[in-house]
Amino acid sequence: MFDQCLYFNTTSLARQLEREWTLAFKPYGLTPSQAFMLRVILAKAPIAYTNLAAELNITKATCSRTVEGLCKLNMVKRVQADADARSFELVPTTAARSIHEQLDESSAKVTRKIKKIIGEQQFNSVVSTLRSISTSIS
Amino acid sequence: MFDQCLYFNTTSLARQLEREWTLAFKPYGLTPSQAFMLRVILAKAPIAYTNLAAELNITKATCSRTVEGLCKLNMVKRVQADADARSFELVPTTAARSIHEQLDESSAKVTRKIKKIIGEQQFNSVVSTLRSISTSIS
DNA sequence: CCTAAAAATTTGCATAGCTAACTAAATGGA
DNA sequence: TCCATTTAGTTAGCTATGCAAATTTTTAGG
Repeated sequence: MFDQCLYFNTTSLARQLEREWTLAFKPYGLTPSQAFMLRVILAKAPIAYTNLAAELNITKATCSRTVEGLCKLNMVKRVQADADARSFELVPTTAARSIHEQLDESSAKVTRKIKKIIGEQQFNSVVSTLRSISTSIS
Repeated sequence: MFDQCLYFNTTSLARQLEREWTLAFKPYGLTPSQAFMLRVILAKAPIAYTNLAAELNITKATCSRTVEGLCKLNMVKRVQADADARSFELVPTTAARSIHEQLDESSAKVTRKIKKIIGEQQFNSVVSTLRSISTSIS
């Protein structure tokens, strides 16, 4: 019924992709949200909540809770920032660093699979359009 | 960091679109999930849970809860199906029927706005690609 | 110095989604 | 007919996310 609806098709595909990436990160005991956040922290540590939230395009509240989860899993440590006592910096633990490449590779694997199915060109085109819609309406 | 990632860009756009459609349906006291479900019921009543879930691409569990919400809002009534004692048919109330066109129009309005921003051609192309990815990987 | 405004996080409350386990009814053989 | 299987829907428990309000710590002005 909603074949032409951007909202419907985007949210619906998002749910399916959630399933794919859930499987990809399951071996590491991480959900997609946790894994993507950890990948940012691994790449950009030390990073503050505000920047992390911006990078992931989520609210600070959601960011706060996901960080909490990663801390409990011993993947991330909160360090008081020097400059500003209101702020924390997030750094990966050794455990996190040891799976850095595997996390990136697990995600890349799913990407390759989907690229293979729909074709590299269509893949790139749709991703870039999604990004452009996102930017346009924000 | 995830500019080329299908998962990231799809889920991220999904959250933004959620905000747009939330505003669109707010005047009717409905969330996007409720409004889309109600639109299906309005168009296809009487309809059973299983078909409704399939149409919306959600699980039966989610479907069950959303229906519950619509019943509480007096938008939908559950009717015991004649043929099968396990099954219910969902029908819209008079209140729901009275806003049928407005719901469709509210959604169409957001669609027109986004089409105007990104161009009709790109809009149609991305929607059809989303659908094709969805079908391919399911 | 002290007070008010601003910034960073957290917490409370709510929705939506999923999986898995469960109840009840229908169906299909033997 | 009776039992095993399938089907319809519900319920419980978990994650993700958002908004709004509360908290803590700075920073700015008098």
